[in-house]
Amino acid sequence: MEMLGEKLTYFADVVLPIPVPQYFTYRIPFEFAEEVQVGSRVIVQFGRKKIVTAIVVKKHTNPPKNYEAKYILDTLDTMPCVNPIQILFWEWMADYYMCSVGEVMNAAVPSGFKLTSQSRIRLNPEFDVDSNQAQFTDSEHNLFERLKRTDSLAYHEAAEVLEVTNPYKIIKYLIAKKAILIFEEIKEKYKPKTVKKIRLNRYYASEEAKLNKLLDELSKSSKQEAVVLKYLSKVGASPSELTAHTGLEKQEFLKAGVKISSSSLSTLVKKGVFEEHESIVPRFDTFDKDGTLAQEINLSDAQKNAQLQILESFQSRDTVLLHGVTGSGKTEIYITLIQQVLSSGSQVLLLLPEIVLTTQIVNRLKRVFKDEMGVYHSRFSDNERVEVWQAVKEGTINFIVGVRSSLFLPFSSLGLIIVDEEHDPSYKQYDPAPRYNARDSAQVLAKQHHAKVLLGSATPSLESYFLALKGQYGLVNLDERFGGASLPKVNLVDISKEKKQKKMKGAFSPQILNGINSNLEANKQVILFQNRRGYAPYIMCEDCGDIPSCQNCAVSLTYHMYTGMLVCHYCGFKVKAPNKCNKCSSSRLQTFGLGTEKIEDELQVFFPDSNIERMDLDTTRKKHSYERILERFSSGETQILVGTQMVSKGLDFANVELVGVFDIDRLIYFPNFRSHERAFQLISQVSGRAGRRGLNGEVMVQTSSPEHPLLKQIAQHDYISFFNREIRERKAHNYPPFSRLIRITVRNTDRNVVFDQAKNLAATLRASLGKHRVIGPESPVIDRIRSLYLKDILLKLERNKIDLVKVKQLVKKAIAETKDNKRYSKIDVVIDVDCL
DNA sequence: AGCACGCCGACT
DNA sequence: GTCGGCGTGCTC
Repeated sequence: MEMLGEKLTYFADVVLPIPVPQYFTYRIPFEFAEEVQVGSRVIVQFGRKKIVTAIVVKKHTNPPKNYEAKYILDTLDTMPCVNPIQILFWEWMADYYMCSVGEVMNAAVPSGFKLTSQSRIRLNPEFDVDSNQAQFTDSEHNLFERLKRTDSLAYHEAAEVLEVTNPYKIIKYLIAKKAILIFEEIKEKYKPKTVKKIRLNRYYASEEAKLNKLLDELSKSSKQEAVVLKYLSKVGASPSELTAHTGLEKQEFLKAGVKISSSSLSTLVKKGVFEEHESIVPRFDTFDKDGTLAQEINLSDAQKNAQLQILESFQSRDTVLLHGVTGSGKTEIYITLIQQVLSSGSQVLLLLPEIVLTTQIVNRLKRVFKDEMGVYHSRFSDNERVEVWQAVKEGTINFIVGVRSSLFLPFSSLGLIIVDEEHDPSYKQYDPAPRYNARDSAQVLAKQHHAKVLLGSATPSLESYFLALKGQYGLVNLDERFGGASLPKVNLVDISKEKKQKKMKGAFSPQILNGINSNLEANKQVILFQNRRGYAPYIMCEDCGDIPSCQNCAVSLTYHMYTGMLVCHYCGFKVKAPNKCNKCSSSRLQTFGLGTEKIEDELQVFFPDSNIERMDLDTTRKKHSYERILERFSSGETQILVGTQMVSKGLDFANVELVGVFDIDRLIYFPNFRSHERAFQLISQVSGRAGRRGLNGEVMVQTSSPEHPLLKQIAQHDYISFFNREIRERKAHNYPPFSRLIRITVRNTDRNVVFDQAKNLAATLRASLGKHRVIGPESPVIDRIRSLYLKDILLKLERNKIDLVKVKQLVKKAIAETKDNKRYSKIDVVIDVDCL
């Protein structure tokens, strides 16, 4: 509706990186009227002085009615950084998971794209120190002196210096006295990675005569001559090659082949024979072109069949569940599907749980897809993420393998999303918001792209299998292991019996020791699984019964033998392990319970000649330690691998025939309605590591309750019976998939506030939703974490009867009302939709 | 989330 | 009185 010759004023509704549930409207300056579009990043002033990056979600010409919009200060993109589908996806996510779009943006966009300013203070250079300093108070003086030594301080740093919670007043006084200044520091953003390169000066490169003359001159200095000769041999000596060449990486040039000194090179640079320059290089690995050739993918008949069924199901369904036993070769099916979708010109996303992403599967895929494939990982630096993002946006990479957050990459035309290990709990983000489930969100994203979703698992979640049986998802079974391998034999070892007969040796039953022994003798490898890191989950004084516990959380401290520390696994609190009881000074301290360190430790005693390695969070902290452990296991250098969940997924070693499982009872009896499902999934997964290429896989499960029906089903690899029994339980107690759960957690440092407010909130919710839909408040298993007391209220909402939108409104209203109750104001309420 | 402001109690 | 703690409201 633009009038002829009239300039319209445009406004932009923007998302800001803050948890407020609204957009903010800014005025677009005329000079940016074209440039600023939906999806552009813009710089705006927010509040009195904060400078933040915002993303435009709407461009319009309606001036806001109740306030004067501020101007957008600057733009960061000539092309939008985020596409309209992404914005729709963000809005859906914020709405569904009950958080702000700003919080979704924070999770979605690599922080390299965002700049936010922070107020900092520094000395005022104009301040006359001598005449005025006498008038300072002590605190002012402290801060002032500190600023003489440090360039500048953020508010929170000033607070630390002053040992106060709120430094604002002191800062204000110093400003009034003109002693210091406030300025806004904008945090660094993305910087491309560069390498130093060298290149022969054009003067010499262009003509052979000049080059010869140069060599002649240099023959006096053999070292310098050698440098030039080496360069020529690397690049090719003809003038045309030389001038066209962009040069060589300095470091590589120096290191490779004939030895030359860097000082001779720098002399030549000074003389102007060589030029140095910087060149931008990508951070993500480019595929080594000389590396292993791609293997042909040859599908077995069962795989081909499954693949056809998947394609057929996609005709009528958006989502298909591929239920394939461990080792059935789901990856090959994925590969052929991915190739088909890519060749049709669409993009593909393969989601994997974090742990699996570091294993062989990525290398396998890399060999097939080479530079077509990008990896998106939480171990990546922010700069690396920015580069993957840009590659997706520009269409140079159309296939991404990544963790849950890769859902947020700027796809423009997804054709297929594969969620492997669909049941894996790590697809759900716990903290902070958005508390989204990537498997479920993938289906929404796929719908927005008109793409298909393939869920893959050997042990599907109850939800997915239920929907597949109902016909809402397609269902394809693959129940044959690849290459004719059979599923491992699962033996239950009754340790309560062994304990009574005093036959246990530490954590080990005689059966498992024999098993390990005979495998080692046959040159086979062993994987032992214990889902708990550290040496022992607690220590106790044998005289007074005291158990050291965390000062911030309601848990005992875990003893770590290798570091000699007691560690809290919830907040990270650490103390040196005492040798005397803190309460009664007795030296009779005992460790209790079982962790991976203890298994490793005891095992070394039983098998002193074997190499044993442990793989858990503690041994894989460093960037490549994970790969190294797996390399040593793969090469046979290590014979026994002890580990947590990390050993349960994605590992594919031909020589492993025995897997041992400890402490499964703890998993089964964990007080959560999903504990059986979890136990079944975890044990099936880890069992799947045994006998992947042969017929002799064996799993030994140590348990005190060998009669438990769940263990029987695990032993028989009987997913269907497990499913049928479990689904009856869920139905009887109205748990998912028959209901939806929303968990509301009330947090505060004051125990009574939490108790009262949680009770109030629950009462309000009961009044509007009905008694039977509101459970609690109940204390969670660990009812204090990081010095915050916790109470949970659980909403159980019948799947088909309840209008979710309405419920969410009621929840928001109830929370607002509770917070309005001025008696206690500052409670923190966390909402987790579809909590696990 | 910050930041700014204003109210309140404790102490020179 | 003044200083610092602490709660509250607002940001286009």
